Amino acid sequence: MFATSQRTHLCGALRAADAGTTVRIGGWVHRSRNLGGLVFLDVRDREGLVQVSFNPDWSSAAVIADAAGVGVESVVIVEGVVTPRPAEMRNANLATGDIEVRASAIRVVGPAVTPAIPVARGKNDALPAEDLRLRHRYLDLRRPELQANLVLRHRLLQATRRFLSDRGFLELETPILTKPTPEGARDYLVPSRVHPGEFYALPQSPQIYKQLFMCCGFDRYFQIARCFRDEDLRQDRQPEFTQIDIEASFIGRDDIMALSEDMVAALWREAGHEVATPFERMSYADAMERYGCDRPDLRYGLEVHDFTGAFRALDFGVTKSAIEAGGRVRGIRVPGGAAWSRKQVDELEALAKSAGAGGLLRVKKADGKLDGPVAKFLTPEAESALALADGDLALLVAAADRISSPALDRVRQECARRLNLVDEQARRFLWVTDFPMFEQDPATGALSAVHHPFTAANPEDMAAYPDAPARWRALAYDCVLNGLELGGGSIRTSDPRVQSRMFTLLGIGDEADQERRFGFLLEGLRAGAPPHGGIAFGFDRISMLLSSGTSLRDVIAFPKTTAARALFENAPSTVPSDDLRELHLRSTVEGE
RNA sequence: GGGGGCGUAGCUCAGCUUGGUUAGAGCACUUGACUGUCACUCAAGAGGCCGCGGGUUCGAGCCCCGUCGCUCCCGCCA
Repeated sequence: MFATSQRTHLCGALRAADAGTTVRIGGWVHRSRNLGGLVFLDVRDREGLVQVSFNPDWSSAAVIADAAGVGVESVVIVEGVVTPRPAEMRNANLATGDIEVRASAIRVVGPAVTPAIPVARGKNDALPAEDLRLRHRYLDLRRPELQANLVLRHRLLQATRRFLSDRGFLELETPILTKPTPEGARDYLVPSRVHPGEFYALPQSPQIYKQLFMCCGFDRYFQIARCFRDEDLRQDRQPEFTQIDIEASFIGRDDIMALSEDMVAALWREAGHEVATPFERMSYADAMERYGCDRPDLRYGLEVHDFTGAFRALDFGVTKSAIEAGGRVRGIRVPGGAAWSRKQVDELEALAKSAGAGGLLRVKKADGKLDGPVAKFLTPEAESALALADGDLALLVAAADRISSPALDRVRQECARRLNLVDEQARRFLWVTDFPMFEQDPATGALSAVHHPFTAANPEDMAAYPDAPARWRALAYDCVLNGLELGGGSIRTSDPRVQSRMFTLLGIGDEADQERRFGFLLEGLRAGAPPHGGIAFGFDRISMLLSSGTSLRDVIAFPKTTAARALFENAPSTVPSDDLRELHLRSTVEGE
């Protein structure tokens, strides 16, 4: 399949079965070993590497001299005979280690300058600094690890297309030059040359377009969509990223979740893992109550418990004032935590504080007695509620839930890490459902959408609390694996009047304003919209997880730095002022 | 927008605590030796704006201020 007019085989594909075959291979010199009159080259291509040996018994003096002079990372075309290695010379660490290519000819077709960063590395060699790897990406991407990542990424893309296409989903494309959206993240803007002072935006997601496809009757849509958000970056966040974007008509939550489970299972199978379906489900309220987090890692316990009832009677300032202010006393029991030093627990408290808590209350049980600042205030009821076994440590936060939940989430994760409770092999998929529809600004009372403004509210909630939208739950769902969000979606509002009301609740009350910003969606809905909904999965993150990687940058061929800079091609960059003038732009940067 | 870490040879790092000879090591590179290696080995050599700018000092890789780059985190990311 890879044979061409210039080569017969891939280097990494040669095996003992090929013994005796005369081959011509092309590849990069991975490493060379010159023993004086006897030269070995490891020649690498995308399939792997093979040892090519040069020896006076089968190579001319000129060929040996050429082999001895070639630098690493140069491209060579080698002709020779695949030959089994004597038993003592086999290399079990190499897929091609049972054979070698005995070279009769070599041609250096792409001599290489000395590489700026090494491609071949020893077992314990550290990777070069990330900015150098990005600046010299043409070398970094030669590394077998990164090649394997991108090959897997390709297979996952194909598996996605196959799976969805087989289920009747149409791969439909949407514009990259779109309309700026006032909601959500900051847009990347593109100036219009022909319309002075006007701008396109790059899509944050194809959300509205895919809903319009449903209004058009395409019924099932998917796209492997590039999305753009101009926000500050993180290790797991790139300014442009890829989503598996899905939308379907005449469906409900369970349809989308079942479809997603099958797709996730298909992707994991592509990477060699079996995944059991259906996934567990948990309401947002439960997740927050038991884990303090809307995407809990279920690989370990350390669940959060409510001790408010047992602490209510305590004459202890911290808990008393928190309870009187309407807060609760919640916390986790840490088996073996009583052995931790004061300093170690102080570190946990610092974590809790960095998440917004005022402090972390500690009670430990060692040698049968309780210890800690609150210990002597504990009533027998409180003691039995805490239910500490010997060696246990309770870590409590007395505050409103919106304070204690994130704090306990951080503390819980750190305790699990310390106690080595995380089973790295385990895969705990989970659906988190029934998210709240709105988030309320504690200061102003203003509502904002938790998912996005097109999400449908639970109709029972709308009927039960027509005047309390803050109590409505959304028909939204997130797919979570081991504490990481893989994707999320919702059933959409398909009634234009309801959609208009949602905009009003979100502070976009003016009808003209609504039409100006979202008119093209509202028009589509008014023209007759089926019930519809969908989901989007973060494809880069899925690729990363299935490559066992920890950085998105290792599954993206040409990623940006955390300063949103492309070090390889050196973007962004300034442009000649004539180009700006043509776009009706003028720089406000000093000195320009 | 804010905070932490890092920046010394092509690469990975030491040196900085306590300022003071000619700034070191491993890998890579160059040259030489070596006929079965596979991170070959051995010998020799070359290679430095100590990120950049300013300050303190008789003297700064080292101390101080600023700045730039990378990175991690908070805000932000419907």
